[in-house]
Amino acid sequence: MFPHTDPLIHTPEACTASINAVKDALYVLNGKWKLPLIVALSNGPKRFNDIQRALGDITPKILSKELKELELNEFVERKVLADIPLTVIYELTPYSGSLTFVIDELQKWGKQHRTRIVSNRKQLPDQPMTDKL
Amino acid sequence: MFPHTDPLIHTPEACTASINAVKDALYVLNGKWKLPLIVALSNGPKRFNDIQRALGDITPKILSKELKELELNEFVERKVLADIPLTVIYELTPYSGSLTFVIDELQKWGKQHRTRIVSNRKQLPDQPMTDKL
DNA sequence: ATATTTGCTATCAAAAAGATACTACTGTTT
DNA sequence: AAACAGTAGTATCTTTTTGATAGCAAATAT
Repeated sequence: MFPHTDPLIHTPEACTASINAVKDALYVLNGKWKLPLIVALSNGPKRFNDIQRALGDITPKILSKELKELELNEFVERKVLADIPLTVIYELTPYSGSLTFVIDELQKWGKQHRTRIVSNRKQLPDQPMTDKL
Repeated sequence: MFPHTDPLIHTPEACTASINAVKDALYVLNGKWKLPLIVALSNGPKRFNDIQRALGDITPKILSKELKELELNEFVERKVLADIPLTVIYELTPYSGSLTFVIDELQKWGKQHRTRIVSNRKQLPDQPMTDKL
């Protein structure tokens, strides 16, 4: 119809498409832990207990569940090393690299947001804001 | 090579800092709804029921709760218009604009992810993947 | 007069997350 | 030998969050 329609126009359909794309992303990245977990693995594979320590306050039950979900969605691979004592490592897959920009932006945003909150003193966060206020 | 490894130094402290920045971001953006909700308001203020329709499957109780949280965090402003019949509109604040890149990346990622899933046929999503499979 | 729209709230049920304890195995220390 | 530490988780129970359903009070539409 209108070959030159401005791409900046927000049709209701385009809006719905955007909402759905964001929902699709959140569907696999849902929860408090998946993205921090991927960050935790981003400089090399780690073992179960090391991941738990890196994340600071995740319980083994939740960590186990989250790792399984990340495996199903092909962000993480579980590898059992036949070393004695047996060790299991969790390693990022190449596909997890597709999240680089998402994670970068989220990290940048989190950093500036903390700065803003702290300078405004409207709330008093200590370490990560995930800690009690 | 691991997808997120880069030539920069990854000290354990830097890694923890990254994890915490991401956690800080997720602390305020948690849940299924906050980012889709911001997207829904991104081309202009909307009324309660319009937002509910735009999001497709959120219940009024949850929508109400999410809007209050977004208000507290200064992403959204609630405005009561003294029109008869009384209307309430929800409008994005300037600060919500700081999320543009985060949302853009998430949206791009969601789009490519859906394409990947559909072409792999490992799962069979219909509309948003938030719908039953 | 009845139905619909508006902006919600109340109640209850289901699902997710979290706290705590525990298993089973290897190795090390006492 | 007995106790303790580290490995990778699982089992059970409680709390929190989410969701489904119904309803309210005011106004407009049919």
